[in-house]
Amino acid sequence: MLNRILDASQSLNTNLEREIQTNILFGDCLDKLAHFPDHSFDLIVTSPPYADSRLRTYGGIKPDDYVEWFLPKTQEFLRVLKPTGTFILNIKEKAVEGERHTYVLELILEMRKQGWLWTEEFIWHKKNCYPGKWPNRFRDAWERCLQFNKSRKFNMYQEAVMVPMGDWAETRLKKLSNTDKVRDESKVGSGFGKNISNWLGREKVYPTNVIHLPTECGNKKHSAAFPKALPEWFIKLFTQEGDWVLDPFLGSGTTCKAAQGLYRNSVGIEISPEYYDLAIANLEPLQHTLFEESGQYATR
Amino acid sequence: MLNRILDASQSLNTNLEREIQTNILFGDCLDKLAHFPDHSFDLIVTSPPYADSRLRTYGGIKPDDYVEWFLPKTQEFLRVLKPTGTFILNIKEKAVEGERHTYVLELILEMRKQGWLWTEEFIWHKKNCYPGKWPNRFRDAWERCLQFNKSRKFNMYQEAVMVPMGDWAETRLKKLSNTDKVRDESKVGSGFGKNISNWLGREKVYPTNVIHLPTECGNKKHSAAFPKALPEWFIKLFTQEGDWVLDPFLGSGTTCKAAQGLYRNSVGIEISPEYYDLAIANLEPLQHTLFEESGQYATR
DNA sequence: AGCTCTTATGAATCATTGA
DNA sequence: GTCAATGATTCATAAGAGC
Repeated sequence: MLNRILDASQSLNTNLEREIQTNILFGDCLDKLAHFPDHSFDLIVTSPPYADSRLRTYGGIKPDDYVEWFLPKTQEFLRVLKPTGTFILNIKEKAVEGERHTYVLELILEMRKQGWLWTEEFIWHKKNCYPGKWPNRFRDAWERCLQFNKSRKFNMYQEAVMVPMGDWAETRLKKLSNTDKVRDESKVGSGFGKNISNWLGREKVYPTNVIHLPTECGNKKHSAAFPKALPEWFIKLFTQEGDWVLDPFLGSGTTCKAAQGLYRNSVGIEISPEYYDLAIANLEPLQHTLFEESGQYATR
Repeated sequence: MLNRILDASQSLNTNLEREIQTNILFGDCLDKLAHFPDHSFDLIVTSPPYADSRLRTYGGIKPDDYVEWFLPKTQEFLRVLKPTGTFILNIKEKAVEGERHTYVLELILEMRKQGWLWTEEFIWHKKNCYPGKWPNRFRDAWERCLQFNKSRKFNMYQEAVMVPMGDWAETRLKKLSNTDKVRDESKVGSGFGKNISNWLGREKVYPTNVIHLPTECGNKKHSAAFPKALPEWFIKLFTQEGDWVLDPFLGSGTTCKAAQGLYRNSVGIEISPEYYDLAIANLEPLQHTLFEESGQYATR
């Protein structure tokens, strides 16, 4: 069992009441994951070092070598992920010599050869991307969140990430339009009427595959690769309380902190001593966010 | 010269005062472009039929055959584009058997082998995307606008698409965040402080690579693949008045109408008789939009 | 004119049925 | 079997009507 494996590792913040574990491991994710059995995790969500980024900590993988460097790891992720699980990969290609590099495209194609299904590509729209000006391009305000699965039947809890309805609701739901009625009447007894009645009580709608979140720009010394709300969104969407979440490139600990706050067990692996220490520090003290308190997501 | 080639074709709305031409050609773009010399166009902006779409008019290219179908055309686009020109390709992959298809990724890789530079990927955020609910995915609210170039030195007129300062200005610039102050002070004399002071007097800022536009869904009988504001944005960004714009998959004529309104010469090619007639009809009567009147773009 | 309210519909996707 | 056609689901926008 996972508990036995994790006994010897640094295990933080065990919440006895709910029996939630948050485990931070120090080392290379390939080495550490070797000790985990198949089908250990419900969700893998991570933001790996982009090519040529985090030079000091990761040695700066060259863009041309990125796919070759990453593929053994995705192979191992495939093994430890449950058949109903999901892998969310937050990544963006660098601009190299005036061009977008193609390593992300190649990675997707190669991962499909490993057996991954490329289910979806979410766009993280960074509402407050960093200012700057270049003669040949605008500021980069988005990143990819690639969704991979092992099977077409995976767990998804859409209700957990619903967003408030727009002004739209106030105007339209007061009185149904003829179109909606006609669309309904054309199919006798179809479910549309029922759904309308569902809408009347609703205040929230399902989101799209564009996620609007600001980047975190606080005073923290070490900024996270992504804001906590991003892993939170995917953790809510693809796991339930008590499920297991993995971040093999933990960085400053954002994913584990998000998982902990949502009462999910988590394992985070970090190869850099500095980031490892930071992740440990960030998880102290124990802080739980009630599920009901969790942040609302902007619709635009 | 282009004028000679276009003499025999249907040429609409010649604005004698400014000598702007808007030419709609009927046929396959590969055939029609063969009559154009190298380096004819400053901008190619188009939304080709997506795989399996527009079944009646285009015969429905199968996703697996899409790249093979498209590559001869991009080869010809490369020839007729000026060295300083830009090719904007609006495209999105379909979901096929629960997965995103990979034809767009493969297309980018193959086009680079033809000699194209993949300069940038803009995201068109469709604010009013198609409704629907499925167990395994959310509504698709974005499309790719891929930017390709022949050279790293291409024409770009960033000032033409500046957007009004949004909430961003109000929240961030009124009171500089501690981060900015710290950052500024940490680099004595670096450019950041100067830039801030520049912004304080400004009313407009450069946009990002995320474009927020609703799809057109009025009461019109024939809708365009993309809203007119989308080609307008790229025409302003990559051409000047009097330049030449090409849309090899014109559809209902949106690109030519946008070019005409902005006093750019344009050539549109359409293979479907119905869409060809529609494009001709849509360009009558002549309607010019003053440059100053041109639409403002949402910042979110 | 400006406002509210009504109405149509959009490069969608999945499950099911029919050829 | 494979493949094509149909049905079910659902949100944000703009045009148009009415005041």
